[in-house]
Amino acid sequence: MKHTLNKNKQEILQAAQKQCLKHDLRFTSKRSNVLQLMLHENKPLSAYDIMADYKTQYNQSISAVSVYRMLDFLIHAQLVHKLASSSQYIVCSHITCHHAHETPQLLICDTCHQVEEIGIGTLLTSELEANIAATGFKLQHQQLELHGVCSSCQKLH
Amino acid sequence: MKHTLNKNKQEILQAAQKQCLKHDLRFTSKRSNVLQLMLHENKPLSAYDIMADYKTQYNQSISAVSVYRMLDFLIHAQLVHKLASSSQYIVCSHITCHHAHETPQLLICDTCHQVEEIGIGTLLTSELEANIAATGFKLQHQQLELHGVCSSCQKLH
DNA sequence: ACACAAATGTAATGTTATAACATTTCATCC
DNA sequence: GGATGAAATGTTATAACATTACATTTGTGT
Repeated sequence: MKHTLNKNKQEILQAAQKQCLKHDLRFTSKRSNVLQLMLHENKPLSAYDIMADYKTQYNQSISAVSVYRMLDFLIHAQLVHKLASSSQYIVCSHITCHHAHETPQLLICDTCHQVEEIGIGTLLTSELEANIAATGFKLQHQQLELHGVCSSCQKLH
Repeated sequence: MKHTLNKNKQEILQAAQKQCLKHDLRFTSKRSNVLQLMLHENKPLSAYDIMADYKTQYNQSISAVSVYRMLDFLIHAQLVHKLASSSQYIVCSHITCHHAHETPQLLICDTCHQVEEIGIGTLLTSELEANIAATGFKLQHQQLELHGVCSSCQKLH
């Protein structure tokens, strides 16, 4: 399934707010600031990167603990993904998509460090699940992180 | 493809030694000790766990740096996998298998923390690759870490 | 025995993440 | 509009994971 491209920030922020209301959570200004900052950077950031950026962009200090808490919040709200393989965080590319979210599949370029998020096909997902179910294992959360070189970087040799 | 169960330690150590010779690397006693320790524990361990275990089991101190270097070595020799999602390390289940290694797929039980390593089918692998190739991305290294609950833990509710 | 590369040791420090407890913010109810 | 209680954030300290830089030792080939 093809995903529509990200719409503008405004729309993403509104979607985020809606997501939060639905779960009785507060979309505070700091949380919003963190999300905006991450949208603006549009690349994986560490928690400490975010802390530094926040200071620069909003001229206001924020502690590491707070950043981690906000990231936890945004992850639970399905607005942000954690890249376990690099301990970094990135905004979900599909916030404004209306269909059910598929298994996120993150293609991480080891050259330019950009991340492309694609949705694995449902056929493939069910095959993968069947493969796993055969062992009696019950899947909880699935996110595939795949490392390689993106098409842009391949062109530059 | 079904994998044979792990054979005894002796055989694994021999296979490991052979792997190293092939690449002109030394399978030193410390590296061997670390591998044996990991085999013995048979569960994911952090680098610092290994450091502590080493001290206990061999009555000899070893530094964190050394542990990380040995882990790097064992990973490159394809004897050990790193679990990025938990910053832990575990011996590859397929060391003594003779066929080419498939994409390692690690089923991590979030209850008992045991890891089951299965090989993703080649059909599935090629589908996944096709899916990815469509985006122009070139895969480098693939390892799937999937979290859930293993069959034993499901039985205990 | 020498030379050289590989392996390991040592010390310091960088990076990622959480614990424990205090304070502030904000919606709700009276 | 003030009380109140939960959610959010602040503060301080520290735990856990990982690397850098440089010194020393070990083992192999000549």
